[in-house]
Amino acid sequence: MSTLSEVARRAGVTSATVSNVLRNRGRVGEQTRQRVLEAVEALNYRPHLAARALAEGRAPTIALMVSSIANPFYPEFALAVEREARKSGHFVIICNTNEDPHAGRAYLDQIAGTLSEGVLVMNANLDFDDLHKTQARGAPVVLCMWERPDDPPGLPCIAVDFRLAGQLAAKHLIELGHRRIGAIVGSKPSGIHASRYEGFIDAMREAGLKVPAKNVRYAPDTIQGGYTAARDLLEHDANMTAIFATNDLPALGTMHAAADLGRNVPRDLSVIGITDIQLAQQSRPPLTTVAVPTVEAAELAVTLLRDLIERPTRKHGAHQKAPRMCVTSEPRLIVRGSTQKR
Amino acid sequence: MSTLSEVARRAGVTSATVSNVLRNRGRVGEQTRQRVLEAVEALNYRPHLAARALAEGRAPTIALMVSSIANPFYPEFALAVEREARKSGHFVIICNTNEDPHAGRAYLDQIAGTLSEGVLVMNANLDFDDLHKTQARGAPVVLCMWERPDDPPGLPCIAVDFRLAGQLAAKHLIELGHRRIGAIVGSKPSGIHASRYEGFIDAMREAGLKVPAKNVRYAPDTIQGGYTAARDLLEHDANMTAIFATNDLPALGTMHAAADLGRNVPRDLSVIGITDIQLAQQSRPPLTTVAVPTVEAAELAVTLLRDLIERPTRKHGAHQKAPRMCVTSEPRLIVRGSTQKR
DNA sequence: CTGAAAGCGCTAACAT
DNA sequence: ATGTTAGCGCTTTCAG
Repeated sequence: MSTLSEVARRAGVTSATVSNVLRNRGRVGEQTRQRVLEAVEALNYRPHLAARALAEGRAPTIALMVSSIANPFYPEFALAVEREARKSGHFVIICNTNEDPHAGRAYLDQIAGTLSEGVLVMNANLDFDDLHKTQARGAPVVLCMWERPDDPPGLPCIAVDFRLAGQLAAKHLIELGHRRIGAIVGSKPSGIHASRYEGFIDAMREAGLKVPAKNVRYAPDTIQGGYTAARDLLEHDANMTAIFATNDLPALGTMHAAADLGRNVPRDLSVIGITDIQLAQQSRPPLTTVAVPTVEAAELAVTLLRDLIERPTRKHGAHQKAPRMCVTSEPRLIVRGSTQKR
Repeated sequence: MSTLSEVARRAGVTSATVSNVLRNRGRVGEQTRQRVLEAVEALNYRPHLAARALAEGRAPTIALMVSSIANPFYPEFALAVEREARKSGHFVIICNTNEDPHAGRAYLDQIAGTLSEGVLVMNANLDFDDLHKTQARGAPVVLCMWERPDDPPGLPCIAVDFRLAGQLAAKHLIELGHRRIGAIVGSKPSGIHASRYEGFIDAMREAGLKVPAKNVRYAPDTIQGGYTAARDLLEHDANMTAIFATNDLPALGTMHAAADLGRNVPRDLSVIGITDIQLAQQSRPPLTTVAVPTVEAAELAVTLLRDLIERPTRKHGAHQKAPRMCVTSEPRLIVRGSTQKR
């Protein structure tokens, strides 16, 4: 690793000048400029980002906290985050909390504000206290997918109207003529998917339909979780004609369960999910789902974070404004092959 | 962000002492120690990792270059990398090259050796020249999944015997009684999957079987790619009873194609892949595949990289040893539901 | 056991 | 147009 001053010496100038040509700051004579560039080339010099970060008082990275990158939804999101982050020269550090608040805290303590300028939080099951502390230390935090635009979390966030997503899904099923509809909720009862379920209930009630508790299952947010829940549901009520899942993964599991039970989707059973992950297009039949603006959310999240980094909110001001919230465009129904008229 | 010296001042000591207690270096009196800890707590102090990195001349991160984190295989790998990296206090920066050597170079130029101590390369389609330059600059590079243990790439690497994987897959099909077997190769003809295909050919030849060119397709390494290729294959040879794909994703696509063509898997068509990604267990029927030791490869890769970081090879020594190569344990066949006797 | 001081590689005024 | 000079926050000898 050669350094700035080595380059400077070789070019017969001072390091300030080298810095200037490298960053196109200040005026530099064309010839010196050339000599510097040659020296850079000759020495295979690259600026030391950590040193630069220290000198500038900023960092070229942001952290993305997720519960586990192995959940197929997150990579899609992470990819979008990275794309957007690159625009401002930020690298992204992926932090897998594995749903463990302790691991999450460890990450925040180490990274936030030192290695990374800010942190994006995506369903990582973090302690809000830790998040506030992180903010207080000067590292902006933004929640990437807040599920309730009508109920701000007290932290900057990107909100997606997931209640609406639930409504849309239920309405679709109802319009198709389904009445006995089961629900699989991919979280604990008042967990992250609660508002999706509420939306579902809303639409059902509006149509004069009840959802008895025995038609609802809470399950892990995975294909396997959906599979188990769906089997359970289907075995308890052979007349159920449709199943709504709060996420695509359990919906996919539901299709498998149906297949194993000899029920054809969509003929015997309609299935709908939420999100529209890539896999949703690739199942047989392709999954009908309510698409959520993932990429948009990612871009907004990075943009908001950047903004917070640029214009730090005064931490101890008397008139602390409410944390900013951006709402994405609305979720929309994508009809594919897993639902049909009954 | 409070700093070391602020903490020092508050504790009535000097920053060297604070540094010592924080890192358990040097001897520190118990009482001073306590006072320092209190000050740290009171100020909500966290060490500035970039500053520390600069002072120590090392960095707390490693970079993982992948073509796109959205390919479902990579997140599994990335997760394992991260777990292992954490053990030595390294964070991982994900670099999506998007198969673009130019993007890859840009990443290497910026990150390697400054923000991150070393780089892990996973099928990122990088220029070997760039990789060598990176190394020369002092940032160790390791290739994470080299496909041919018998043909070292001239860079440190983790090798997986993918030729064997191809053989295992073919043998399984042959033992099941299949003779007319199609192949879908998930790369360009002499691309990354070549050795898997060679292994397949080997086993076929050994069994006295030919693979006419018309029974082979080169396709993108995706579900969709496999789907298209399989349809093509099946429509050209209605008597084909099995298809071997060099990767799970195209194998999954093959199953979809079969379904759409009214061919039952495994009754009418056996399908086998390579890798054993999580999705392989979750298809209907579950996919028979040759499992590759992903997690092991990830761990070895990080370990090797760490080693290279610790003990830098002299770059210009006369007796430059051949770059180190670690070979993982062997791939092994996992029989599930997508293959059967014919 | 603790303090003083130098320096990691770079940037950013301020001089010249 | 280029050089000088201070740091950024931390670690690390080396003294005391």
